[in-house]
Amino acid sequence: MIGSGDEDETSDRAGSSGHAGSTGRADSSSRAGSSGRVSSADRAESSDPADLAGAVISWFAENARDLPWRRPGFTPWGTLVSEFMLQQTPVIRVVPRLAEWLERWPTPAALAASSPGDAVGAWQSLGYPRRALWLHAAAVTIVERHRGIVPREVDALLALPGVGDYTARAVSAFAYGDRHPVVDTNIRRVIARAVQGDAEPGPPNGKRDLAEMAALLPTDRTDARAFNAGMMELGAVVCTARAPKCELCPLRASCAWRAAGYPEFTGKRKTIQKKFEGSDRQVRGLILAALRARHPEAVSHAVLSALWPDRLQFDRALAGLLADGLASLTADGFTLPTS
DNA sequence: GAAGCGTGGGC
DNA sequence: TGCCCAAGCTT
Repeated sequence: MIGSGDEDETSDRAGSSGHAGSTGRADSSSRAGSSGRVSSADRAESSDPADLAGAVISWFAENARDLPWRRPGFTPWGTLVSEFMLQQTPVIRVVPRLAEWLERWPTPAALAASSPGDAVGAWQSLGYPRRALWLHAAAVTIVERHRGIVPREVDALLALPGVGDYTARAVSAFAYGDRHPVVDTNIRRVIARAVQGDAEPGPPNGKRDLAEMAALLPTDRTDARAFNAGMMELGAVVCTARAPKCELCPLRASCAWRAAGYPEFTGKRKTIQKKFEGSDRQVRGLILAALRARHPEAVSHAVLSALWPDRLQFDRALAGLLADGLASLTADGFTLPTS
């Protein structure tokens, strides 16, 4: 069951820079036999979904990082909060904020009883502060419509603000153990490489991505949960976007990308993000940082406008924050959102 | 479907 | 240094 722990390949090259050299070995000669049980060595090179899942699950059992949401007794609410925070924010930056949040707001009802401004303030520098607003609104909905209990069903979760396809499935699968394919950026990359032989997954396609993960998902609920988590972990620490550590990968013997000699990506790249320096996003961030620093006190327009030289762009950014509900105008000046 | 949305770290 | 990337979601 330890899967592919043993080394049968010595030509791992995918380490530091580029994958140019490695011709790989395309010997599909030793694929798993046609029938019955598969030896550990055969399983390592098999393209059978069950063997891929088994290898990932075994690897995850031994290599999972010790993270808060993997502790016994972690609540569904904790899972929901962590998933919001992890949307586009690295694990290392989430961990300390998550601890603060769950100590301050151990239940949806606790957060719902606070103001959205408190939520945005406690979000600190996690980025994309509208997530704090959505999480607060989700807590209110959970109290009003779900008796303060984080919903278990994907459809109910999807109805919460800020919860999309990934988060809904992650909460149902990880907090409640239900069997759903979960697809995030890590899993899309692992599938692209190990199964499809491509260096990158290309732009997301909800239906197709879900179907691909579903085709690999073990039938057993416990296995399915471990497989979802293990695939994400594999993509996060081994099958990384840059400089993947192929020599440590439990799928190296069967990886289609490796077998093909690590071809470069030729498909459509995802759209590149515009430069942050000088952007509206930067100005919004500066304004919000000032409001956070003073919260719950108000900050005058004069003080805020001194943060950015371009008056037109400043006004646009501030108006945007007000429109988004991330700032409020009071008699004393601007604040984080009140009620 | 593309664009907009924060912030910080790695190479 | 500048660019890419990070457990996405909404419009």
